[in-house]
Amino acid sequence: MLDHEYTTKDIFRKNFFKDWKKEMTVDERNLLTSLSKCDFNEMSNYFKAQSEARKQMTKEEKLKIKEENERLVAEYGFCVMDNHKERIANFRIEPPGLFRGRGNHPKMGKLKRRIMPEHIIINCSKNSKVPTPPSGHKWKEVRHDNKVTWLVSWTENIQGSIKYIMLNPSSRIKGEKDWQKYETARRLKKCVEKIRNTYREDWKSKEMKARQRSVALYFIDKLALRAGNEKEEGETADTVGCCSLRVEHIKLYPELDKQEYVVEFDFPGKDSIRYYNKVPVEKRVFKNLQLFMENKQPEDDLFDRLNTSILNKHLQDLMDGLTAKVFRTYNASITLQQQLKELTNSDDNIPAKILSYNRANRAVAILCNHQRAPPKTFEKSMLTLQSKIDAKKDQLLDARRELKSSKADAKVKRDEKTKKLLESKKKAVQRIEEQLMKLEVQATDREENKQIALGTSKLNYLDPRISVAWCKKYGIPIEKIYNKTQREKFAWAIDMAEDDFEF
DNA sequence: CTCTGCACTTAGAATTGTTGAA
DNA sequence: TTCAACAATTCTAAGTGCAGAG
Repeated sequence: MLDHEYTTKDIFRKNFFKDWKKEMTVDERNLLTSLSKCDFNEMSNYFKAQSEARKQMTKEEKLKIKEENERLVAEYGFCVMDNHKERIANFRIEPPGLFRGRGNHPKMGKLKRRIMPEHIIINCSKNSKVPTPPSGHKWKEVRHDNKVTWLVSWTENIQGSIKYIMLNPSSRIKGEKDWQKYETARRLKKCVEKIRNTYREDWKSKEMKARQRSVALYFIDKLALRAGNEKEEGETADTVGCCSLRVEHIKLYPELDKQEYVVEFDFPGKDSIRYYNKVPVEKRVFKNLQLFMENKQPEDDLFDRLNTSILNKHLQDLMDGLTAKVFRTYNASITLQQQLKELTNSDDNIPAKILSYNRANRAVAILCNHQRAPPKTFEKSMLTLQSKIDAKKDQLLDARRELKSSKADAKVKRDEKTKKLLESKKKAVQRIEEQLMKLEVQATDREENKQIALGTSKLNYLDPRISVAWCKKYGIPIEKIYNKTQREKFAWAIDMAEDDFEF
């Protein structure tokens, strides 16, 4: 990990050294007193050389490794559930290493221990052949629980939480659950207006609890915020969702940039991704927020009478199966459907239609705040692209100059040869202009996508039937929208949806 | 109502594989 | 043919939400 930024962080180094010392003998512990005096370069270079050697392998060697991998997948990558052979998602055990939490994680650098068969619980049916543990070892337990979907579990040593081996998204059990998720969101569509009217009424409630609940729900609905469960302090990075927002995470502006009642959100969300947004809200919401913030310290809870459990209980009363996260699914999917309607032009060619699809997808990703760190190579690749553009511009200037002199020539000499030359110069200019435009579009597109991740919404929030129906309606091959893995995951939707599907 | 354990979905980074321009 | 850019896949952390005990 020597090259990684993690190793420069104090908490990481402290945690690592503490855990490492526990593994040392007394003599080693006496000898090794400071991490900064330890030189790991010999090990680091060894692994670098290994990875270099792997790159230098011949085609045959690479093929051999590939075949061996395929054999492993064939042997361990599948199971039989309800008489169907199903792909297992994560069948390889997590290797030991140093824990890499996201954001400001208090446990980063701790030693993540090797999992032994003695830690492993196997869950399979009574009549099945229990996998044999590696020789000389035993499983912790073999159980037969058909109320859960996992095949294997163990307790990891950083947070003490349970980890699972489960089926691939293409499996029946995951697919049906996915489908149900979107069906719940579609039921919300039918009653969302009523629910909105209800929470707007509650902004005026005499009860503080109802006011907080209704304002929080407004944010969850309007801004697609996550629910915001409580977290144990000191165990994880300090991140929040809607219900766990603190006073310090919002600022109120009665007027800002010619807009009234603006709320500025600035907080670390899931994976410590920053949520930053300035939102004009209704006056009643604004006044309520002022009320909630009265006599509070920055580190106090904004919604002190509310948590996710209270909110979800209330939602359950409004609609069967309704929870806070359903709003995210609903708003994401409905946004995609609306955007597709708005942006798709039936006269466009296929690439232009796909561009529209990606733009609709991007609108959802922005709504859900799906960001990524700008790739490490972003600046560099942007520069290369820019220099390509510059070179193309120079080329265009040259081509235009040549065209000009060609024209002048053609005026004097009126023979076939000069005429032909003129034509070819014209075409050259045109071709270069097109190439330049393409490069410039690419640059804008890349710049716009710099910090936006489209994958998460596509995989988890957008009802795939919307996309399938759109493809059918406009004659777009489904392969243009979903790659192989995605088509496997969404097989249920591809089977089910016709061109007239409405979310 | 709170606390905890559990099982599941959602998430971006890291790694690996593929492609197409030079 | 090579190599960088881009796409796909893998990895595992970090959320949500529910149940049950007290």
